[in-house]
This record gives sequence, C-alpha cells and structure tokens, in this order.
Amino acid sequence: MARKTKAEAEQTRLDILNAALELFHERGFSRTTLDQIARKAGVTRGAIYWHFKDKVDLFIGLKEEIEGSAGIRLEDLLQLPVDFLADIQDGLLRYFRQLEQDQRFRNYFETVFFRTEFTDELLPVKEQYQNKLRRRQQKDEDDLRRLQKAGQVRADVDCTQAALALRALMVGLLHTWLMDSEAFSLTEQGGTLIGDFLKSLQP
Amino acid sequence: MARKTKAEAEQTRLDILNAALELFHERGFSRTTLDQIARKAGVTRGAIYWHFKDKVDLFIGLKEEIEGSAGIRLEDLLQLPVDFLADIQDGLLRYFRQLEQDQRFRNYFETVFFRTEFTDELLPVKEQYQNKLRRRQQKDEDDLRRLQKAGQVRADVDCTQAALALRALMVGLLHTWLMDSEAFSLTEQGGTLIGDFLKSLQP
DNA sequence: GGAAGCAAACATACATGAATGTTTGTAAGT
DNA sequence: ACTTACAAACATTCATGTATGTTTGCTTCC
Repeated sequence: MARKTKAEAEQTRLDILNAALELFHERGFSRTTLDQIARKAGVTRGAIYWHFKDKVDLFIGLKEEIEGSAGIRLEDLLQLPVDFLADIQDGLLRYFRQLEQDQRFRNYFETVFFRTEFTDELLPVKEQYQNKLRRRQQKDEDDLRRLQKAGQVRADVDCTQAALALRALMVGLLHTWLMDSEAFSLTEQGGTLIGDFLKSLQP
Repeated sequence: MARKTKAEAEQTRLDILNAALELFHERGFSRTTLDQIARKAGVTRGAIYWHFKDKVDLFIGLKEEIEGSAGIRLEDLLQLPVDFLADIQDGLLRYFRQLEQDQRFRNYFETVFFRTEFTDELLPVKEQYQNKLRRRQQKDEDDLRRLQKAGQVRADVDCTQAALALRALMVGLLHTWLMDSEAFSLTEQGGTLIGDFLKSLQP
C-alpha cells in the first residue's frame, strides 16, 4: 500500500489505539493479539509495529492518549487550587461525571482494573499509577492541613488519616461501580458519600 | 513413574495449587504456563491435567482451596450474628489481620486484584466475586437497619448509603494496601478508619 | 517550480518459539 | 485384574518479531 499523508498516518495511529482499547476491554490485555487489533483498525500488524515498539508500548500509548485526551486530565485536578472543602468534592465529582459519560474513559478504567495483569513487563506502568495515587493523596493531605489552619476542618482531625480515607473511598467507589455499574450512580450516591465524609470533618 | 497412594496424590494436588499460587502471583495468571507450574511442583503437566481440567479449572480449585482453608472464611463472616456496631468492625478487623499475617492469603488477593484478567473464560469467577460482595453489602445494610431500630444507629442515617460506604471503604483500603503495603498498616490505620466511620453513625 | 531522491507508512512473507490439548505408555495401589 | 496417578511424546495452533518489498508524500536543489 502506498504511503499516507501525515494527517492520515496520525489517523491510523488513533484507529489502532481505539481498536486496542475496545479489544483490551472485551478480551483483556494479554489475550488480545496484535493481529486482532490490526484487523479491527483496518490495517495489518505492520502498521502497529510502525507506530509502536510492541504491545506494551501500545498500552503506554493508549494510557497517554486517554489521560491526555480526556476532557478532564488528572494532572489538571492535581493543580487545581483548593480554598474550600467543597473544592475537593468538586474535583472528584467532575472525575466521576467524566466516567459516567465517557464510554472510552470507562472502558479504559475497566481494563486497567479488571483486564490487565501488572507484572514485570507492565511494572513501570503500575508504578506510574502508584505514584499518581500517592501524589494525589499527598495533595489532599496538604490541602486538608491548610484548610485546618484556616478553621474549615476541625482541629482534632488527623489529616493523614482523612486523606487515606478519601483515597480509600474514591478507589473503593470506583472499583465497586466498575464491578457493576448498575448497582448505583457514581455521581449521585458516590458524590453524596464523599460529601458526607467531607462534611464530617467540618467544625 | 509409579502410582502414588491416595494421600500422596492429594499432596501433589496441593503442591500444584501452591506452585500455581506463587507463579500466578509473580508472573500473572495468563503469563504462567502449566509447564512452569508443573516444574515448580516437581511433576509434569500430566499430573496437572489429571487433577484439573485446564488452567481455569486450576484457578477455581485454587480459589476454593484458599477460601476454604484460610483461618477465616468469608462465609463464616457472613453468618456471624451482629448485635452491636462493634461487631461489624470486629469482623472486618479479623479479615484485615488475616491478610497481614497470611502470606498466601495476601498473594492470592494480589493475584486477583492486579494479576488476573477477568474475561470470558473467567467470567463465572468474576460473577462469584460480584455476588459475594453484593451479599456482604446486603447483609451490612440489613444489620445496620436492625441496629437502627435498636437505637444504636442514628435515625437519619440512610442505611443503604452507609452499607455502600462501608463496602467502598473496605475495598478501597484493600486495594490501596495491596498496591503498596508499606504505606500504612491495614489493621491499625485501616481499622481506626472503619471504626471512625461506624462511630459517625452513632446517635 | 519541477524533478530527483530519500524516507515515511505501511503490507507481505517468513522464521521461530511457545503453550495447549491429547494420546499413549506404565508401574504400583486396592 | 483393573484402575489410579501420573510421565512422555506428539500434533497443532497461534502469536510474536523481523526482514523485506512497495508505493508515494515530502523535501531539497538547481
């Protein structure tokens, strides 16, 4: 086949990533073959090996694409200034809303949670997730401590514990909701849950 | 090789299961081969195919072995009568303690959370987990409602929400702790977290 | 600004290595 | 004796990685 224009090439790259996401989601990472991805994207494995070093590289590409393209980027959330307790809730709620609305986003999370084995080859990826979660928790802790000094959080609250609770709630809600999303509404019930918890920290 | 006595055969079955657990834990389910398991167990693939139908059947066998053999069985926890809020906490704490002490138990959970892809072939297993979690949540809800009538839980508490919160906390703590177990103590910090939450439900 | 020439963007073909499932063999337990 | 509890050998499929081929977009140089 003939050479493509730059824009077309970028498009096939996206086609490959989209096909990969759908297949990873329905068949799991290790059980989907590069040939299946290629077929679904309307190309051959040659195209994949042109754009990506191997399957792990493809996964990393997908990760970056999703994290970057999603309407909300976690990095943005980490930068958001927090002046009130409600700001913390807002950030999480925006994240939840994104998950409920964006099918691709949800598929990605489902594959990460339930359809990917994080061993040797994907260890660097797992460490990225670890770090992101830790930074997030650290930021919450710092924010809470600041809010505590401003009198918005009771003086007897252990901010380290509270940040851990917040993370556990978030991860737990996500996990539970992804496990069966029919069971409850992430934004509504999950949202009020987070809200109630934050309220319990107030003086 | 010569035929073994019944007890010896049962022992090789256990050897296979133990080898499988260790290998699943360090290399993931789909990336460990039956031959690796056989070698580690000191047998050949023939032995595995004798005791189990295939790899999925082996996983199910492992699941049952762990769930049954563990000092604490979840089924038992589900049967425990709850008369006080503290009883709920006790059950969870016992579970957490088990995880911190029993390496095999922890390996199993790590495998399930991070090193297994739940797709088509393992779908029935995933549904078992789903059901177990749902039953657990339902029981918590019922218990809380009963405690509410007994005046141990504030009248304005939404027991459905509270049960969801409890599940989210538990799953989130587990997930977070398995992700990096150095970060905090599941029994101490996790325990007080659960305790604080339950206390917040009291009148 | 047009042609040459290089390299991008793949498709095709091949080489190789696993991993699985199955069949057959076999020695000892019951 | 007959079956259990495996080992050993075989057949087959399948996925990956690589090497090579092919066309054409893009750039550079005059």
